[in-house]
Amino acid sequence: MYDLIELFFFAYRDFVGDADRVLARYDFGRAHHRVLHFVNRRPGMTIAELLDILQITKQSLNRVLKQLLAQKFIEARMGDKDRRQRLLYAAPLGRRLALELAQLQSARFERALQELPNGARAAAVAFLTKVIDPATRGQIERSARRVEAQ
Amino acid sequence: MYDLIELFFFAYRDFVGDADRVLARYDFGRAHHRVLHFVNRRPGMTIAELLDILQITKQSLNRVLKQLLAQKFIEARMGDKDRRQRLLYAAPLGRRLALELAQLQSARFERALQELPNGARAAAVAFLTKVIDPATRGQIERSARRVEAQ
DNA sequence: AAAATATGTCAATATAACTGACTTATCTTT
DNA sequence: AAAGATAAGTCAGTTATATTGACATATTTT
Repeated sequence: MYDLIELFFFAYRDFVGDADRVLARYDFGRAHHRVLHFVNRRPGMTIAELLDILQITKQSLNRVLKQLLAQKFIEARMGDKDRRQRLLYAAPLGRRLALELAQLQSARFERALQELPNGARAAAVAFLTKVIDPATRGQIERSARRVEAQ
Repeated sequence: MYDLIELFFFAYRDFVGDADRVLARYDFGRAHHRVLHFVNRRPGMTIAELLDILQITKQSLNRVLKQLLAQKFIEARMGDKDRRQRLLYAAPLGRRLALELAQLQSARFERALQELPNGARAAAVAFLTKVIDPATRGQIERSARRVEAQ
């Protein structure tokens, strides 16, 4: 499996490299990207849900979230059911940046899939899904379901 | 492509997580793993080749390489053609650790592929290869060729 | 009223990287 | 043989991203 191990390393490095160059313009790093991505994709996420999915500490999250809030890429609203919660939403500025980054990374996948046979996309999804720990898969599904339920 | 973007993120995180837990036993990090992996796979690598493939600075490499040399996971021999070069080889300790880490990561891929149809491995290799930048692919091929030529 | 929960914050630390400047040894070219 | 190029090593300072541990505040649940 040495080929898969190395290909995975190089593919991931190039994949995140696309975004890194754009993020540098705003003095943001990968941590900002991850937070922005999930808040944009799962509007109304709480801090706890974000910590759960990113698997980082509260302090690490706070550092980048503070900047994203101050610079109006993300906005927080008080929870309606539980007023201790802060529900996070991508602000217009954040939605624009998240879209730009997602388009860059999508373009990479599109270029790759164009040169591959028809089932390639489904095969890639199936492979990556199986590579993920069942526990992690459960987490992703829970967070995706919460968004669909809105 | 949002599904592929997220799957790629989670799959890579779980993939490197396997190794992280083992590396922690030796007080090594991912940087040590990457250096050890390539030195083990491409015996006789020079510092310059390692820098080229890892795309890090000389200073960053030196920090981890020093430790791997001092703790006898890697050994360096003077270049025969060019005595300025240091040809790097995995020492017995390093070969053992590299194997353990590769087996862990291979097991993850094997588990994934077991549950997938027959062409899944080839499809994963094809997909990951196409995701990589052509320039990066060229680099990998060059370094692989050098090893085969030995 | 007490306990639990959601969030925020302070301080100190670790790691993996970076830039820039400089040295030494060796090889190549003139 | 001298000059220049190359391979590698090192010093110093900086940055990004994370960590642990301790504690504070507001709110909800029991």
